[in-house]
Amino acid sequence: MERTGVDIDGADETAGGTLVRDSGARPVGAASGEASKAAHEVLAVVFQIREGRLCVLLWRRARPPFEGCWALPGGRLGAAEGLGESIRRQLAQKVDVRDLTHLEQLETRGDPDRHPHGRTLATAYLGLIPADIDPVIPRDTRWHPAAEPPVPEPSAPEPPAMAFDHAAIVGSARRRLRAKLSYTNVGFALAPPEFTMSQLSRYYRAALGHDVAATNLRRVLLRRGQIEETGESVPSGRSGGRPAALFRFRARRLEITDAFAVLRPPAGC
Amino acid sequence: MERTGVDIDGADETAGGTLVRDSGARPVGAASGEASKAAHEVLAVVFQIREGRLCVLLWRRARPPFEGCWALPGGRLGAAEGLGESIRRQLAQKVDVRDLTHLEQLETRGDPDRHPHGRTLATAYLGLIPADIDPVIPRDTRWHPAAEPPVPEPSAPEPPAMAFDHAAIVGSARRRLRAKLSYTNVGFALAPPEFTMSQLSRYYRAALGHDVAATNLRRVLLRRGQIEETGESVPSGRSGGRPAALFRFRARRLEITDAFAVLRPPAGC
DNA sequence: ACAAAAGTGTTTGTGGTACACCCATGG
DNA sequence: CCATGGGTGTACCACAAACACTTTTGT
Repeated sequence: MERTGVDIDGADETAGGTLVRDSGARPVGAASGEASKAAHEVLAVVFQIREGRLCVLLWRRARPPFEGCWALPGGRLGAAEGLGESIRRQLAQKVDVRDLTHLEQLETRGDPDRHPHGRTLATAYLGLIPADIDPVIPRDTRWHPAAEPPVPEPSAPEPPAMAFDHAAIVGSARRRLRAKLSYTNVGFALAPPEFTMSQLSRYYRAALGHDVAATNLRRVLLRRGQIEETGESVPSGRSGGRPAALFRFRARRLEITDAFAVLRPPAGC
Repeated sequence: MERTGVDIDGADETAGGTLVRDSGARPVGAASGEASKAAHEVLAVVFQIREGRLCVLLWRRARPPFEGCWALPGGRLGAAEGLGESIRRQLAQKVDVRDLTHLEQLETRGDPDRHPHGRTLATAYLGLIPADIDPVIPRDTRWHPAAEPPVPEPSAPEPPAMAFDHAAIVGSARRRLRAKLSYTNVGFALAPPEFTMSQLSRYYRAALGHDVAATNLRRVLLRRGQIEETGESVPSGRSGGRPAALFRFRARRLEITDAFAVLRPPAGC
């Protein structure tokens, strides 16, 4: 969490605004605001580790605004849908929803001019897919490396840039994933059901962006009770080497495994 | 994160939903959803430490729904307002906005029937106020201890319960604050500009819900560079004792001071 | 002198990285 | 028997909690 990469959320705004003082009963929406209804969309940053790299699922917009740009999957919130429900429904059009091993709310963006065609709020989710599957995706969608300059490859004719504020949202998602990898068991959502430690360390490397020693990763995750041996092992490759033991995550739901590193309650409690 | 008290966000939803497959261009909001506009409100969980307890600012609803219940301050999002901008404006009606030392987005709730009078999404913020001030608040608002059973005191005629899903939101806010106290410098937002270590440890105790030894807190925060001595000290009280040194937070903006406790990048990088 | 509160020094323990070494297999 | 990759053992280190002890004040 929060750790590096731990999200700072919308903490970048500073004071400003006037002091209005009224008192007494006030119906839920009063004040200077013209009580308005706004369009609301739900987006998802779906990550998967592919070929050793953390990738995001994006689709290419076929019409303005941002025609030809890459955008996060998602769409308008239905009239009677919950937010999580909505993003699951919408992703079913892009990815088989059964493959989503984890989904959590990320942030909501409400900048009045984030959408050129009128006020639109967007609630973004972070979704994860295990590395071993290759879901069928529509022709206009593609997996993009989520590397630092999120998508825009300069001069290349192919990917012009990302639409709306979606690049920033991908950034939040990466930070969130990175943070949670260090104090929760989210790894389960990136890895296949069974894996060797060197495979797992490659997934971690891809998601964290830096080297992860398989040997230490093993001990850390074992000590925390995140993973366990299946008892089986895979035969060594053509080039020899000791056969690798297979592991699995003990839980397949998000758990916090490294609660307070500091300021923890006194021992006798 | 974190750690206990670290937020699990909306991770409690599991798969379900059908597999729809269409491809080709699709305008931002297509699919089964009837593209609708929904009311959107912005709420704030404003915490302050008062008399050694973590308290939330609540106001009492004067009319249905939830007449007589306690609710979070906030209201409808204005037509041309950003989310953060809106909550700042709305809080200006309850608390002098200059006193808010920290504000961050918490979560967005969109359960279709969270509001009996029609679909209403709510984006909640976490706001903090330093312990040394006592802002003027309207007659219908009050500071409530944010203790475990958030507000509802059984049998007492006074506070019946909390309106809507606000009790759950207060819970999220407490977990978030608690988590961030252990890996960021949020303490600055709860403490007055200058403080002694035993005062600060009382603030931490109130926010975390468990004892915090002043002696260790001092070392931890000094090592992390969060606080520094002002050079001054306060005279001891009537009962004697060594005069306490005054400290201040070195930064008054949120910073992550305890990035990755684990899985940190290899030393040479 | 004594009590009270603040502050320091020291011990102990834990959890994590780094690194050398041992193990099992294929050629 | 050697190269290759997996697995273990161990040294080291940073950080933090616990607690005894010292310092500085008021009465």
